[in-house]
Amino acid sequence: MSDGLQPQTGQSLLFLTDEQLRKGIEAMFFAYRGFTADPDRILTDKSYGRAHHRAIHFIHRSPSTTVNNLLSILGVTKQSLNRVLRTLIEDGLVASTVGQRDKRERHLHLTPAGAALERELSDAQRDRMRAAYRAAGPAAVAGFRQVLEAMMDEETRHHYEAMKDRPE
Amino acid sequence: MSDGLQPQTGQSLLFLTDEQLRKGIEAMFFAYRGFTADPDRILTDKSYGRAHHRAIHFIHRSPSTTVNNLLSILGVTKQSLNRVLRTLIEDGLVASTVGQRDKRERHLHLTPAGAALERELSDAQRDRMRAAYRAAGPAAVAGFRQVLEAMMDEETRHHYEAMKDRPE
DNA sequence: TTGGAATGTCAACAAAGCTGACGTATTATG
DNA sequence: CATAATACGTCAGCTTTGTTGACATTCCAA
Repeated sequence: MSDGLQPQTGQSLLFLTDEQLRKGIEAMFFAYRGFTADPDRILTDKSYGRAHHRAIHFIHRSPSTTVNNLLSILGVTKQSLNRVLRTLIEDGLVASTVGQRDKRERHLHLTPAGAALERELSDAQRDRMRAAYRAAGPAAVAGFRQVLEAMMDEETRHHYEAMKDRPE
Repeated sequence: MSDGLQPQTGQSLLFLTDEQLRKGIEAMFFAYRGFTADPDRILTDKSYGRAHHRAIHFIHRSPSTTVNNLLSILGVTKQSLNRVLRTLIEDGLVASTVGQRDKRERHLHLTPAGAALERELSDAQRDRMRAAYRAAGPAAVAGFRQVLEAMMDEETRHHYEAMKDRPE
């Protein structure tokens, strides 16, 4: 790890010590538990899992997305996604329609029931996020996002960026 | 989600919009993938999983910890941890010694081989973290940590704080 | 001495990931 | 038009990591 001159040259680089990095790693681990705790509770009651949440979330975010596209966003195999998707379709939370231009594709949408669950889940997750944001303040939130973005894989970041500025 | 007056009244509260919160949620999801990617690769080669990594990490951090203590840090059942611990002990990465004051307890340590794997894993994870920290800068890192800490459950935060200021 | 705490183990199960193989439309390409 | 490639679904089987529940052992403490 050669350390050339930094833009912050002259500033303290103590935030790059192994000790500081370890704290960040542990913070990430512990915080992620909190991050998923509230949706997890809701899902358990309905005998769904985190995988269902992820599918619902991204179908909501990218309505009419194809199976293949969802696959690459989630980073799982089609067999794995298919199992989740099948139950969501059977339970009437997701609708799958044959593509018009390309009839091989299936376009995915949330049904009203699916949208209702999506709202319940994201409300719960946002509540905790909002409390954390409010406690930390806007400057901290900007830093939070910056570090997270820098932590992503290249390919992942493209997915993130693509979704970033699409309005709700 | 009604938002009453905030302590920061007068300041911009745009960072608390649902849109901003959603971006934070997605950033968290995508970043966590990157966060675990490098150790995961190393572990797959050795046919271990993320659970083994977590056990090794916290045994390293809290040498001589008991099984019960590790249980509450990791937030899993003893049966689940036991399976992981058993393979690590069989493979000679972790040593379990009967407690002196309380002989019911088992105290856990890393063997030299376990410490070597721990180093390999945390080096990989720190490399990515360091790159992210460096790209974002010290102010962003401070904010990052603040938001993560505010996101934790109460009980989880205690574990985090307890480990926070113990030197390497 | 008796009750409870800490640990370990057996069995059974579920969620969610994986690989590999195969079938079936549909589209693209030679 | 024939063939190749793509998108999707599904079957089978396996792995990791979590869960409950039941039960035994050991040992501390009241």
